[in-house]
Amino acid sequence: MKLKDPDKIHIIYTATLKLVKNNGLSALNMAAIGKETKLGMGTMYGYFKSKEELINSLFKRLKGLNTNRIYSVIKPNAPFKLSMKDLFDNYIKNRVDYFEEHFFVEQCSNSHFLDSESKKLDDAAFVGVFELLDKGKKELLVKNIDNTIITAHMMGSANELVTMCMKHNIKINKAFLNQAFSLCWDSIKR
Amino acid sequence: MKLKDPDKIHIIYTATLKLVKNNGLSALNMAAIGKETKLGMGTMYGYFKSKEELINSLFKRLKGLNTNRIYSVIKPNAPFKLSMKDLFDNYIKNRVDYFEEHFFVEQCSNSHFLDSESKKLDDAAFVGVFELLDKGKKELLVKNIDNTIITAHMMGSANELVTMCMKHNIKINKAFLNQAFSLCWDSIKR
Amino acid sequence: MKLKDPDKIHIIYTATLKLVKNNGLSALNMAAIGKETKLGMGTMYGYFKSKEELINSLFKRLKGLNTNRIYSVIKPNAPFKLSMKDLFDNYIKNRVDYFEEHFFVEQCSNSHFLDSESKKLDDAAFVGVFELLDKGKKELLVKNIDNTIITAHMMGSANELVTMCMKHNIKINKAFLNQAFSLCWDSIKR
Amino acid sequence: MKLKDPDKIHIIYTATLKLVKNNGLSALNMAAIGKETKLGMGTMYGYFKSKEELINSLFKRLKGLNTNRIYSVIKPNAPFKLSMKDLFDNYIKNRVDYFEEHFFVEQCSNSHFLDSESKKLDDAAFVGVFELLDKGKKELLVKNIDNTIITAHMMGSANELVTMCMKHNIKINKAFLNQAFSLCWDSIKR
DNA sequence: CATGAATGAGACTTCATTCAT
DNA sequence: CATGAATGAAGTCTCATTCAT
Repeated sequence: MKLKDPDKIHIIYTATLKLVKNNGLSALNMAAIGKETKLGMGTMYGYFKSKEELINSLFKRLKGLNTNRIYSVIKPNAPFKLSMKDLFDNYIKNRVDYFEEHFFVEQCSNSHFLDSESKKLDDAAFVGVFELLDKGKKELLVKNIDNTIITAHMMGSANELVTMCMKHNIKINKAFLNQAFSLCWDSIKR
Repeated sequence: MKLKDPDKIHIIYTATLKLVKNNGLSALNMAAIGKETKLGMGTMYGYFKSKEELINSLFKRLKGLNTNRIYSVIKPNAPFKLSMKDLFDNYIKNRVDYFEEHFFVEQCSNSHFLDSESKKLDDAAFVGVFELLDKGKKELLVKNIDNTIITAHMMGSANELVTMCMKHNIKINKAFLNQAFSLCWDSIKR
Repeated sequence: MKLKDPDKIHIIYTATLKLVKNNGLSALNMAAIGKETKLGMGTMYGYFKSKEELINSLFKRLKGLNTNRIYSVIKPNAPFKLSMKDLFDNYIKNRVDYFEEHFFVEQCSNSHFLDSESKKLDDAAFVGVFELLDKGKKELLVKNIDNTIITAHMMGSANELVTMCMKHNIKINKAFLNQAFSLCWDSIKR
Repeated sequence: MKLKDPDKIHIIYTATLKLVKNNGLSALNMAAIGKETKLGMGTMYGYFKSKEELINSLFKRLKGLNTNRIYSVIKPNAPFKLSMKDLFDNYIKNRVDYFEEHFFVEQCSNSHFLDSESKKLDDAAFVGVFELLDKGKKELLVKNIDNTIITAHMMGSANELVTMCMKHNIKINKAFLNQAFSLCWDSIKR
């Protein structure tokens, strides 16, 4: 009895990320995934009942993975600013190290492929930052501004900085991270 | 390309923006534009030799319009911080007032539709900010950080804030603009 | 301006009937219809939004046509038995002359293609027979048996007779029709 | 074809009948049979070398079973009309009791699945009726009409009556059987 | 042997583009 | 020149059959 190979899902995911990175989501097609994975068309449909499901499934997985990775650096009892710095650095590092994944997620966000469940997924990622910011506020370290606004400000900044680095082929080193964080810190510190 | 009726081009552009706003770029198709504009397929192909050309043409036009609109508020001899605030407010106002256009541009940015010419267009938009920032640095008002970084930081922040407002249906008023700007100003001021 | 050619619907219908006659409904495919009609795949989808719709549309059309053809021979004031004979002969003639159509209808009846609307269509065809039978009963010519039963009996007989003739390649002539009708008449007459 | 476990064949047949009853022959597929029988695909292909063979095999079996069942009621020396009535009642009872089987057979009759051998099978079923009719003719009880025609008339009537009962959810009782037979008897009696 | 995952040919359907009217 | 019907390549998906376990 041949068991459904759980690896195949991963293989399909990997091929999908690669193809989207190279050609964009709109050029993604099942035949290409089949060729890249060396799987028959039908095999893929054994794991995902449609192209749409494959995309949404991968999207959700990446969102989850990413949230976990980002918060993995937070040490419960570390001082606030240090936590913030770790989180910020890690967030940026993530955007760079998992460029393919973020590219895929971004492409999906602008597509008609996402189902309503996928669309809701963003919110979960914010919970951790909000908690941290609340702590900072309690310690009188952070301005008394709505968490949503602060978060949007910092994440927008971080995202755009990474995009810029990618575009201009700038290597992200410690100095850059420090500079980037200092901008954010100065804006939110009390 | 016979540019006999510039009106028709405008009609096509408008329909395209509307359709992309409603269904996303990936769902845009020529038949839909034909229906929306009440033009025959052939007519549209008289003005744009392909779907790709239509998209790139509109993209470039919007990029140009947007750059002009953004910088239109700068008064040559105004004090730096005031110029910065005007620019920031105007930038955000623009994102909101011309939401359809920005939505289209964003969708295009991550698509395989853009030709190399279109992809280069971003840079032009930065020149004005860079000049202003140089002035601020000369006046010792702005941190001595690379313009690209500062700009990415501020624009990223502004974009994300608008996205957030759109998502949570937050009305953008003076108080909000002041708060958003204060975040940015604190981060770049010396 | 090229107008949508109403002939094409007919051409598609004809090709469909021919193909189903030759290979059965389950072997019917859009490519074959395209080849037979010499139309592009897309053209057919301009007239029918799916294979299913094409089948249901043709099915309904044939049901309607057939009902009309069958009752076309009834002369309002003709004596009952004569009307009955005309109807019976005509019904059988129809099954033979429009064999292709009846074959298609039968194949559809046994398929998962029919929508609920199509499935309801049979009843309409019975109304005319029922009215005639009521007249026969009033004139004390027909047994006092439920119309549905009488009709099923006669139609079942007629259908099977035609099937038999088709199978054994029997030519249907006046003698045959008389014999077939006499069987039916003897069974219902009072 | 290793006929190691005749039970499995029966299981496959039963599942096939159920599936065809529920979804029609055109929707029948091997995976569904596998699921219903809880047998692996390969196992089924051990018993039937193709879907076509499975269908034909079941078809032939049912035809045989049915013929046997129908004639099982005939008592060699019973009077003609009684034999006829028994046969008729039994025929109808069969159509109802083994509805699934008859439904399957009917769906097959108009499909491209049947091989030439299967198609010939009808004739065998007629032999018994023909013999009985010959006896009736000899006894001057039956009109001197071709057996094929009489048989088609009666069977067509019976089949359609059952179909009608199924459709309108009419329960078949003695009264109904008597009425139905009287129609047929009146038509063939001399 | 039994299994059911894997296969891929072939079916349905879409849509950018062309071209007869 | 405008029109929109027609086109067919290319995409999504199904399912009878095979074959590694």
